[in-house]
Amino acid sequence: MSLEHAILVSLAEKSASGYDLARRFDASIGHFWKASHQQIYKVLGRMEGDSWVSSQLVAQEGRPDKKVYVITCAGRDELAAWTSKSTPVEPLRSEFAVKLRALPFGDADAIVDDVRVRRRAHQTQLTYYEDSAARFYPRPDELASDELGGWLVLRGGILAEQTGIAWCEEILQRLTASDGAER
Amino acid sequence: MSLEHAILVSLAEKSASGYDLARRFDASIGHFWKASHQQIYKVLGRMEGDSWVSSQLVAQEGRPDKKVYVITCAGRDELAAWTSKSTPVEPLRSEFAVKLRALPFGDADAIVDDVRVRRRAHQTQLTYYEDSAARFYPRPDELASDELGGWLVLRGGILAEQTGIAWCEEILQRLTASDGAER
DNA sequence: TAGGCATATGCAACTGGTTGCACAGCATCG
DNA sequence: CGATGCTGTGCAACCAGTTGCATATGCCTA
Repeated sequence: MSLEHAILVSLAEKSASGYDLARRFDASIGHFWKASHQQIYKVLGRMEGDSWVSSQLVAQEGRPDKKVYVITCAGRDELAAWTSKSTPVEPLRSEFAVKLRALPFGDADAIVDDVRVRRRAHQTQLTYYEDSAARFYPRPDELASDELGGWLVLRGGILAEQTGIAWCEEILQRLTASDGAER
Repeated sequence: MSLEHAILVSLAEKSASGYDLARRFDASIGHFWKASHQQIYKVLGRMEGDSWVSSQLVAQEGRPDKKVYVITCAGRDELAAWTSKSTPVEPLRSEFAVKLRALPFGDADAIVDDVRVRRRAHQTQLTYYEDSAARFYPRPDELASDELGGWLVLRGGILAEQTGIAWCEEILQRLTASDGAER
């Protein structure tokens, strides 16, 4: 399992409350590992039990108190140990691929529409990644060592979205060519 | 959820027992949607309750009896209805990406090894897909309509593996360049 | 001042999927 | 004759993650 480790990475970068983490998981880290706030609070509790993190209640002005979590030495050890173990290649799991196989038994027009929606979604995400790359890593050939990971992840996202677009276009070409150059 | 629909697709192509389905999910369909035999039996039971499939006990010679499942009209209706609904783009979830972000806090050498293993795995899978493509779709420009889905899925797999390899190589270039052209 | 919104934390019930185990028929090999 | 291995079906316990709800502070606006 890996949410623990994703949280450890995030806390190693910067201490945070559960709420803060939930927002990070809506953005940067969340692009490749989603987590709801409920899940995060639950796991944080378990991690504190394992002494991977410790928490401290912090009073704030104008808003509710928050519990700030800090990674412990044990947490850093765990994180280092985890990186030194190999990660199995996660098999791809695509509902969309199942749908393509269902072509002869379903509604081809609806599937084509779906592919178009999908292509747009990939395009939007790609643009977002490219903007992020330009903003946060303007000089990718001169990266600091603590920037390298983030950059490489972003590159992976960009490659994946480009591939997604290419696949959609190949599908559209196949599925609309027979109707004679549809809109 | 989609295992139901993956099973419906598989049964629409050809009736089968739970055991047969489990083997299909180790191969063709399984390349993009994994399922264990326990899971399949469980879901088949539920699907029979929903009348999406019906079963018939078939005696065999030299081996145990088997329960052959056949898709029903209701099952075909459900499948068609499912294809006409849009599928949300599934967010990518990559433990490997988390690990890349963990670079400053972990064992860079181990991560590099992991990337190499990963590249090999992608290469192996790519070769497998390309062989499948050459064997089952020798003339991709003249596909029958019931072959199109399988072909497009295979193309998606090929594109995904190529991207995986490209990403690994970019990572290796970054992570080993600083050591001065490592082995 | 009531309602909506952002901040902030959390529980309970459920679902999809994994892991581990059980059991049974029949074949083949040592 | 026993061990191993493939075929074949299934249950029980567990785990990760989702959905829905509860609760509380304090801001801003209608």
